[in-house]
Amino acid sequence: MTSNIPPAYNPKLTEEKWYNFWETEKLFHAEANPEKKPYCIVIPPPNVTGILHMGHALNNTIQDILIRYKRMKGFESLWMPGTDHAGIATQNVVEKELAREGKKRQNLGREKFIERVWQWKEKYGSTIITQLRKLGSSCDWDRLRFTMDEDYSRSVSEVFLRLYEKGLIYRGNYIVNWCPRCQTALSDEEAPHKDMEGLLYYIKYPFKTTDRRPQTEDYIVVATTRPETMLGDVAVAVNPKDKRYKNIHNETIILPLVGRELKIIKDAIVEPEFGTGAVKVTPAHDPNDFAMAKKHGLEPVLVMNPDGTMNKNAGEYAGMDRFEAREAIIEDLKERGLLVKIDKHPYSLGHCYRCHTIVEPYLSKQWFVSMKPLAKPAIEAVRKGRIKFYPERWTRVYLNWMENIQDWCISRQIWWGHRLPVYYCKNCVNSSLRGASVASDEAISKERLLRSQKLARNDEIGIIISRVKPEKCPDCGSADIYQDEDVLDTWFSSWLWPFATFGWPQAKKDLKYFYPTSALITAQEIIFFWVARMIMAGLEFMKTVPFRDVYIHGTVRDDTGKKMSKSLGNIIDPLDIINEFGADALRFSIISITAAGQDVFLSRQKFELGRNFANKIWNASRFIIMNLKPENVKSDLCVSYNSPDMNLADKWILSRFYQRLSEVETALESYRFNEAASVMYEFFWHEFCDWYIEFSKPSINETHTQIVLYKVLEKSLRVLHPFMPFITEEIWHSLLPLTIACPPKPWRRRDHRLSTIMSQPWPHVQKQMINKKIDGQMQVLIDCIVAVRNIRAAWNINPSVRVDIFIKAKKDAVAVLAASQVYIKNLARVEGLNISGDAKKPPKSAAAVLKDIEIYVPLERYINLGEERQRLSKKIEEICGILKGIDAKLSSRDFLKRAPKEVVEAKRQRKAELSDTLKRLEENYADLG
RNA sequence: GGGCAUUUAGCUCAGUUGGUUAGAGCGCGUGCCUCACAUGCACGAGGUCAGAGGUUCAACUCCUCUAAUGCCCACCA
Repeated sequence: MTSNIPPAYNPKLTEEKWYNFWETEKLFHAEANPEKKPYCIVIPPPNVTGILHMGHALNNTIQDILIRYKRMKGFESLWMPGTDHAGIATQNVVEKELAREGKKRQNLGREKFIERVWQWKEKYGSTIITQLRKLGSSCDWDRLRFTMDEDYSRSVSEVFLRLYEKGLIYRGNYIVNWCPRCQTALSDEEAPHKDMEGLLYYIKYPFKTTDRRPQTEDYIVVATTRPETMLGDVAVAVNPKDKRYKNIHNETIILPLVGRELKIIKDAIVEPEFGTGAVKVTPAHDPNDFAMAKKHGLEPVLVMNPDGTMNKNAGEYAGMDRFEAREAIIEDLKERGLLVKIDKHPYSLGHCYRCHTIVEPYLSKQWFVSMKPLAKPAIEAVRKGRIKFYPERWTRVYLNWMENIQDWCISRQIWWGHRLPVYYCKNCVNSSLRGASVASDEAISKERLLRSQKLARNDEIGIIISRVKPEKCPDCGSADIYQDEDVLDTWFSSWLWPFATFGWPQAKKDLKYFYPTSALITAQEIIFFWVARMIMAGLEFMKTVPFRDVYIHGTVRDDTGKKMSKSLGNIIDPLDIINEFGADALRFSIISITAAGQDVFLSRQKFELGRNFANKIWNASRFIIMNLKPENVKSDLCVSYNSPDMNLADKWILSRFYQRLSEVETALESYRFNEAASVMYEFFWHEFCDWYIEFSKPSINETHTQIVLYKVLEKSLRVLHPFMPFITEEIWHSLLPLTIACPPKPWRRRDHRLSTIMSQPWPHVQKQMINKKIDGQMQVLIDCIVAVRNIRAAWNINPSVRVDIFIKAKKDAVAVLAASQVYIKNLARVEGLNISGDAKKPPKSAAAVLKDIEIYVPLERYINLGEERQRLSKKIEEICGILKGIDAKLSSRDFLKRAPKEVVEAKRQRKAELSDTLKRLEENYADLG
């Protein structure tokens, strides 16, 4: 079976096969197991609308590496998978689908629409889950969760209830970020600001009467970036300290175009430096103005509809889109001579994170969570180090946001999502609303809510918070009860992910075992949305942190540094890459080029790195498998290690392997994945393949060589498995029949340890085999071979030509080289090899001078003495340069006095060595005449 | 307005606690289809570590400032 291994690795023949095998054998499944320690990662649940992009590829590769590593390390390793219902995003997708049929969701009605979304979810919602499998993700699919699962939804209502009872949830009229396209409120995080090139309009607001004022003007000029909102102005504000306006008291202004009379108010919030120092006050469309109006007892005037068109308060502009109205208003103001000027004004505007529409600050009645009380313990937890961020710098970002946290608007005016567990008694609501001013009433209710838990319940008459729909109103007994129309922010369910996925609030055994989870792997964009809120929720409802470590990886960009996005057309599709290069190549490449926490710049070409490495592994394995004889490789490595047959190369590669293994572990434990990957790359390719396998060839049939080839390959595969699960599994199965006298029936379920690499233990570092002396001796041999190759290359000697060489070496080196003659002959293509303590340089030969060694290669037919002189003089120069540097140090009295003794001693020794080398080089040089 | 990150070979980037000659991949040059691998092998060229100060016996590494680029945050009418 071994001889027909193809000479190039073909991922297509292995990936699906092994993934299916792992999955059907339930090798990803984890369960509470008191005999093992838990290791758990909850996946950042991708949106059901999601399709795999490179960000996911990076994120999930990292998680899979950790999960597989810990699993092999003997942990009960659970990767909890799932998807997020992604309220607005999913609703948008389905609405688009409806639009293609010429329908709107309103035509269907809420119930039918929701049904339609569920259908869509059933059909397309697991696309990304399928794609994650192609990556090799070893998620426990039996536990797949969805944020709208029944029990998950129960957790969400439970949380709402508990927070409400604690007085941390309130309803009120406030300025929120309103997306006129999605027609819903958004949280601050959902409306990221973008810098824009805007305009600042200066508009004259005439005074009603002009007689009693000292100024000559009969108007006041205000500056605004959103002229259309002036229709909702209720006052003009100036700073009380502003001298320009100190004589203005209680004057009345006529709002242009509208004719409404406005007061001038004085408020310190107004920045005298900005614009004219006079600001129009539009409480229904600006948070500052809203606050100011409340302070001065002014009623807001809303001038827009939820869809961003002007409403009936806008008079003749009613029905126009907000930006259309802006143009019209400017035209009209111009006509009336009320437009003073228009300045360019860069500013930043919130944009809907789902549809990128400019959000409108908009007064509306929404539900909020008071965040300060939740933030407090979450700040503590990070400050005290109970949660650690990697890289550490994100700690500050997190703390800064937490310390300035704002209340969270959680109600959304969409249909797809968790309905608020809020019910209203029509009877009570109607009676309580009579005659009340909405704005002030709500403002008071917040205060009261916060003051006392008991008051909170009765605060708003007619509101019932309940897990299930109440039959009757507890106050008036009426059965005329309806549920709040709104749904909750998607993140109001995702923030429960680390425990709601385990069935909280039931105290299930898995929850106890796996919570707190071990690590969270995510991207920087999501720290506020998700990470911070999970920490708050975990502390609030579980009383402990939801995870110990947070690893923040970089953002995936194209090779010019732009974010990958569909609209930019610079997407590299992971599935394309998997198709062309293989999943292992994708995984290894992306992990190799991602320095801890730095952004990743990708291009198609970069995936060749992983593909080539996979191919290298494949071919090295192919070579070994082709040559292995099962009877040779049964013995224990530790026993064989002490056999006299074990030679320098054998011991060296083992020393290197265990050294590298410990480096990989250190790197993985500190989330330095690229380092772990490159350590293995360097080891496997350059130490194992380039040197050891080449060394092994002359003695390929000897037992010691076979054992070492096999053991190092087999262990390397295990270490590489978390990074490249497919190819390592495939090779593992080719290796199996050679090593087990009686191979098990292929992949017997009970005996995973034998049948699959992913259930193998991670290799232990055998410290006793890490041997610096062996490493040093091997270095002499390697240097020697390189030196000969060097000479051959310099004189252009065809590889088919074997040369004779003479080595003059000091005693220790003679012993090492003499024992390794076969290697020198093989790897440097040497015919006659003479090693001695006093070899004489033959005439017309090239020379190499190393520490303790000189090498002479007689080259009558090739050599040109003049060029050889040049070659040597270059080396002489190089060494002189270094010596000069060392001399400068050693002649510095301060250095000798202050530097540690070891450092001084090392310099001295180095100087002695180099001087010796230099002397011998010069002799050789002189010899050339 | 605050904050963060980046600046090292032609390109893309590593470089943990300051201490021999600063590394890799790609690209480039030369020679090789050497019986595992041309997705390969061997050898090589290429860097005053953004700039200026400072700390230190010693700075790519620590501190200050400057410049360029990118990102995040903020109630900039």
